[in-house]
Amino acid sequence: MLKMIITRFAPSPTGYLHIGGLRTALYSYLFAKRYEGKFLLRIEDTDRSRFVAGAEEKLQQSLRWAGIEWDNKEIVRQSDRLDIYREYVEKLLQEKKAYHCFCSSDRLSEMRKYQEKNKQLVKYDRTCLSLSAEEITERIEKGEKSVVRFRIPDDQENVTFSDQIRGKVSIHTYAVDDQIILKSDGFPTYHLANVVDDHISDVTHVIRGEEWLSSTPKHILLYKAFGWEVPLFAHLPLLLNADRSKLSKRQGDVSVEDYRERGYLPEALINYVALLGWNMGKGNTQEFFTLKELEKIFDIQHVHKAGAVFDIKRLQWMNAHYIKNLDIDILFEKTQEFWKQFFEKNHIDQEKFDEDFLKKVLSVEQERLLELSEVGEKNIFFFQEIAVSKEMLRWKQMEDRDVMSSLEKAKSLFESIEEKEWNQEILSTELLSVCDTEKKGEFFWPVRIALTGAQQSPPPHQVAWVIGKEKSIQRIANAIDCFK
RNA sequence: GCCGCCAUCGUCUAGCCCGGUCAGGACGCCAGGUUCUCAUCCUGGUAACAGGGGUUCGAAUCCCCUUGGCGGUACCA
Repeated sequence: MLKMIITRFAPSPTGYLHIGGLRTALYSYLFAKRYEGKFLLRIEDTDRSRFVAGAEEKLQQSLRWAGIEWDNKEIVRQSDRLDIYREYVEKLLQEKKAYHCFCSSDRLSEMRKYQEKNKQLVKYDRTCLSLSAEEITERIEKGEKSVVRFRIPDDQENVTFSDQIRGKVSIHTYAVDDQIILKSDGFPTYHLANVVDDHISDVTHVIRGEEWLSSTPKHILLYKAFGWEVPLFAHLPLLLNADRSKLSKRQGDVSVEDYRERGYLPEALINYVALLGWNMGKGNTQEFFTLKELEKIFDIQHVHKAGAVFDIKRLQWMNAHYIKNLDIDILFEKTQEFWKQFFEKNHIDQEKFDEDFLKKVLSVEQERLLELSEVGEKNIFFFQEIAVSKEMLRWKQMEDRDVMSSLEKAKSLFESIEEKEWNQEILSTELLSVCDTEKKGEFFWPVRIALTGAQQSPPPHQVAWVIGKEKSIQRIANAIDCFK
């Protein structure tokens, strides 16, 4: 019987969930789901200087918003488990697989400077490895600060492992530094904590960003030093800015929260991010996937090796697609916070507009929205008065009297339609029936401008339908006044 | 500097492992159609195997070198 697959996502609570972090979490989650395994969430808070209060909650919210649920009820926080790490460090110390180091950061940086200048490998020179047991005890008792370093074994030439994405990766042990595993403040470093925790939680597949590839030998050597089974590794390619540098805040929004606030649907973000570096392969050209679908078909074999540029245009296209296919009631629900923002920004009393009206606006705007935050398009449905001028109302080289005639025609048409027949279909056919088919522009343009005051807007029958008979007539009348 | 990873249209990518189709799809862009405008939608077009050597009848695909990009090189993760 095969072992159950267990993956994990282990972010640091130093800010918001980065879009790259979302992808790492997503792939780990999907991989576990695909093979009916477990996906765990762990908080790596061993760096007290970078700790941000409230960041963990934001992380959890963003993950949940995206639909990524973890299977562990209790979330492991490394800061709660200092005793455990110390115990394991002690074990390594006793077996002489780790050693105390008293070197100051000044001496260390001098050493590095010298090594680099001489084109040498930059790594700890093991000065403290030769310290006698008595001296170490004495210095510690004197209260001297020290760290614990992992001693890279000298009896192996290479550390070779098979990365699930990259294949065989091999690194010489002489290039691997004696990594600090316990800091002088008593906290473990990532290297130690991550190995210990993954072992304790029986993690079978470590899926993480490519930035960890070079330190993987340290981790493997640690597993071996403890006599533990080494998990399988999969290093994901990085997400990049348009200039192919590592995706950063400098060049646009990078947090999941940013995209949520801008009105991106979680299903669109997930769909887009899933395809950034993964595809079904075998000539399959499917573009749209739900989370549930991905849970059934995701595989690690088809994860790309090269970094992927985060292209907002493609995300927008995908978001628009999902918006277009939303049921109007659900769309309305999802746009609540954006309506609120819209009304506040434009100093409009939201109470004046009921749910039915807002839904009408949405049904017209739905296929035009790229982001939900664009809701309330150009304000055309909410202004009490709209400003128009002769110039705006004129279509190409039209004469004033022709503009007037178009407007008059529309006005009397609107007046002739009964309230109960005021719907899109009737408005559309009636409007079409009163205009000269050869000169549609000369009729529709002035009418649309009169109704919207905007060069670009939804068609007049839709606008008229939304704002209603009374207001439509009033707006047309206002436009006619321009010519008096 | 040193160590490592990577390399197909502008972007996301299929094809590579098991050499042999005009190198396929999508976004973007351009053009045409639908439309009063814009957007949507439909149709078409544009555009790539980083370079150089091999191996082979034949190389995007296998091998080597070069170049370029990226990551690591912390008492950060």
